[in-house]
Amino acid sequence: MTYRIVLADDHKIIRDGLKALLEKEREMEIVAEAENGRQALQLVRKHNPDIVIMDISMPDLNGIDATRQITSEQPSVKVIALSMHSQRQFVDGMLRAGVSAYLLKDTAFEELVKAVRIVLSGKKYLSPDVTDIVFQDYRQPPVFDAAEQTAELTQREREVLQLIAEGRATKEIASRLHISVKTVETHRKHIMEKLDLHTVAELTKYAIREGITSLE
Amino acid sequence: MTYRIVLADDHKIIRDGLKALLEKEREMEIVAEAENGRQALQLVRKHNPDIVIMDISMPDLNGIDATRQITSEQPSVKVIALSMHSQRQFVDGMLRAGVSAYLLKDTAFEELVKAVRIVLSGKKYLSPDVTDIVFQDYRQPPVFDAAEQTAELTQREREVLQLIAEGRATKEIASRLHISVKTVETHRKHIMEKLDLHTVAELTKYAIREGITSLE
DNA sequence: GCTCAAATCAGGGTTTTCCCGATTGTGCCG
DNA sequence: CGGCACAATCGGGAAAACCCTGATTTGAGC
Repeated sequence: MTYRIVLADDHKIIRDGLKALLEKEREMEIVAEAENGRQALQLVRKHNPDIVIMDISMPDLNGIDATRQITSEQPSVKVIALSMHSQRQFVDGMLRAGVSAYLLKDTAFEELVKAVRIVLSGKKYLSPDVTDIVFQDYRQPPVFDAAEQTAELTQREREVLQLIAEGRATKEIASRLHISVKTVETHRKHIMEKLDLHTVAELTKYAIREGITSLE
Repeated sequence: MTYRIVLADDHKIIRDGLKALLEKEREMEIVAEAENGRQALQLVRKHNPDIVIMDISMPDLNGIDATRQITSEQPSVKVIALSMHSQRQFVDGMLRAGVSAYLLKDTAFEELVKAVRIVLSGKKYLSPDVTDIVFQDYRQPPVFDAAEQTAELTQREREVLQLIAEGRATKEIASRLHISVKTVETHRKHIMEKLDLHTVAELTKYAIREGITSLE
């Protein structure tokens, strides 16, 4: 009895590597490889595999949207997310899309094998590194579905974040918003706590990703 | 006679995969694995390998700057760039840094093997997909603006900039580079003067645009 | 040998950030 | 209604970062 696996990642050399590793395991068989989400969808329909190993960032159709369609069409197919990103938005998106496991590319191959077996036994698996994020997520207000991911921050906090990410000094932000420097500091502190980011550099990157500021 | 290889990529599972593939080739031996550029540098000094397979986007010290130091310290060590990006800035940066080959992760593993052999015979190798970019690059005016702007910064300054843009505290940068806080401050000051930028947020955006750090 | 740039560091004053608070208003819920 | 959470505001004091003015060393280039 072998497990039939579809592999979806837009980089061929990475697929080659994973394939070489997986095929060392006797009971695992790669039945198809996809280089984007749309192709993954087609191949899953065609081969009806036990497992899909799915990258997130892929052209044409991304891993999250591909997963959503797969799990709704064929709930028996288990999807394992294999991603470079530990950001909440990705983890969150993938969990909502119905993955059975979420692994980071940082992890060792042995973890992937472990995840495959656990998932096939009907259970879920999370990379230790992403577990934190999930807990963090569910301890806080249930983050209304499609509502807003940035909604975690208050209006005022987003204003302050934008100004920070635009390179304004704290003092300048204060005078611009007609509040004291102390208040701006408090807002910044709250933002950092909520996002679990601790420097202006990280805040800036977050703001860019969220479209709160541009790369100018 | 075996070729001794150092593998540098920040994702363990990808290293695992490449290692599995490379070790199928009898004459190739992975002597060390690095998860960032700085570690790669150390391991190259220690093991003096024939080949380094180098990812570009890595934390702490990126692949371009790591390559620059390796090729200047030990010209006999051949570096093969293995990157997700076909953007000109990366190809360009790596070629200037002295790589012997540039491959995309899109390519098949066989190409990597081919590249290794070609490089060891003293020649250069480019992924077909990136060849275009190189031609494009040299057909156009020697790119005064873009190329020169990054060239304004010294090697050390770029290292410091990367760490700043990754959100490291000054103190942390100092200890990581084994220099004093004062020196880091001086570097930062020089960077800001040269680029006419005055906040960490602006430095971060600059570093992202220049590919010195990623949006992670 | 001279020069210049890169890399390193120090002293000392100024500014900002960080870590502990606290207060006020508002909306919500039992 | 009375609590309760939370947004928005602000302070004091310690720690860290920032700024300015130097200085030394090393190596490349002329």
